[in-house]
Amino acid sequence: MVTSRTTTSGTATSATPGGAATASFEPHDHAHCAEDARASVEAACAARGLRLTPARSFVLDELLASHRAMTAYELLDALAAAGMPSQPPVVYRALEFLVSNGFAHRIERLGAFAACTCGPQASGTAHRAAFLICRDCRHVAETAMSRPPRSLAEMAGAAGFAIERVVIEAEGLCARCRDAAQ
Amino acid sequence: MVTSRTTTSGTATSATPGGAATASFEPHDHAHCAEDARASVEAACAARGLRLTPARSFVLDELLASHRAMTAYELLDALAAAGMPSQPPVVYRALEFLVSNGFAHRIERLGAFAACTCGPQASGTAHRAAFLICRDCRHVAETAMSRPPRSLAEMAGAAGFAIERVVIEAEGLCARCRDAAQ
DNA sequence: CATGAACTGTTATAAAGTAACAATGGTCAC
DNA sequence: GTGACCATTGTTACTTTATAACAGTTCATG
Ligand SMILES: [Zn+2]
Ligand SMILES: [Zn+2]
Ligand SMILES: [Zn+2]
Ligand SMILES: [Zn+2]
Repeated sequence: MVTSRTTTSGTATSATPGGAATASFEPHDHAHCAEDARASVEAACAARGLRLTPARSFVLDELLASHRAMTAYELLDALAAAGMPSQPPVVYRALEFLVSNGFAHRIERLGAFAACTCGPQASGTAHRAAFLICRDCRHVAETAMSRPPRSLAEMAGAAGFAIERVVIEAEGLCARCRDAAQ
Repeated sequence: MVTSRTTTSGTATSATPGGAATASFEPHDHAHCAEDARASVEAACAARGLRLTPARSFVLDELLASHRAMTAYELLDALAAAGMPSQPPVVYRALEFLVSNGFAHRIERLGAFAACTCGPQASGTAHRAAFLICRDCRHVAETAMSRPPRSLAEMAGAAGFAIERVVIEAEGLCARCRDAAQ
C-alpha cells in the first residue's frame, strides 16, 4: 500500500485505509511505496495460490519502479537487458497475469500498463479504478471508482445494456510538467 | 441529430434538444438518423469553412452507415472496394479531421472509430462524451458528459493536475447480444 | 499569375498484440 | 514413485494499428 500524504491544501480525499486515493504525483517515499506494493502482491499470491514466477515478478518490479505507465515493448526491452527471454508473448502473458489479478492496470488511452496502487484490500481481484494520466511524462495516479457515472448507468438501464467494465481515464498535464513548460 | 425515442420503462434521461441522450441500441429509423447526422456535419463545415473532401465524406458515410465502431483498416477496405486510394494515411487523415472537429470519436477501448451522434449543437468542436460499447457486436451509444466525475476532479485538484480530456467508456453486452447468447 | 496553406498520393516503417504448438515443470491421485 | 494433468514457458511467425516523410496537387486570395 502506498503511503499517502495528503496535502494541506485542497479538498483531497482523506487517506483512509480502504479509501485509497493515492497521490502518485505528489512527493513521497517511493522506495517504501514500491516495497509495500510488492509485499502486498506477494501476500495476495500466497493467499490465493498464485505463482509469482520470475517473468511476472520482473515485470511487476519494473512497473513498480515508478508510477510511469510502460508499454509492453518497454518492458520487453527491460527483460532483454536483464538477459531474460524477451519475445512479445513473454511480457503479454506476465501482464495478463498481473492485470487479471488486479496487480496492474492497462491504461487504454496509452496502450500501456501501470502497477496498481490501491493497496492490499483490492489486491487479488480485477477492480474498478479511474486514472489521471500526464500526457507528457506518462505518470499515472489511480483512484478507486465505486460505480459507473450516473448518466451512463441511466443510459444502460434504458437500453437494457449490461455494463461489465468501465474505463475512466483523465488525460492532462501534471503540475511538474506544467511548470517545466514554463 | 438522432431521433431519440426514449423507452416507456426506466429512468431514461429525457430527449431534450441539447441533452442528447441518444439510444443507438434501441430500434429507430436509422436511414433518417444517418441523413440528419450527415446534414448537420455539412452545415457545420459550411459554417466553419471546413472542407468535406471525398475521402472525408466517404469515411463519414461509412461510419454513419451503422452505430458500429469501425477500425481504420475496415474503413480502408471500404475505400479500396470503392476504388479510392487506400493507403493507411488516407484514412487516418480523414479520421483526424472528423475526430478533431467533433464529427466522430475514437473509441480507445477498441482502437476504433464511431460517428458522433450528439447532434448539431455539438458539431464542429471536439466535445466530451461517454460511451456504451457492446463487446460482441461493437455497436456504440454516446451520451454527453458534462464534466469529470467528482473523485477524479478532487484528485486532480489536490495534485495540481490539469485535466484536459476525459475518456469514459463502458464495455458490456447490449440487449440484443445478450438475447442472442440465450 | 504568384504565393502560401491545406490537402493528397505514396513508400516505407514503427508500434502493439496474438495464434499456435512443442516442451517443461510442479501437484496430486493412486 | 509414477503417471496424468494442468499451468507455465520458449519460440516462430504473423496480424493489427499507427506514423514519418516527402513530393505533388488544389484552391482561395492578392
Ligand atoms: Zn510511489
Ligand atoms: Zn507529467
Ligand atoms: Zn441510428
Ligand atoms: Zn451487441
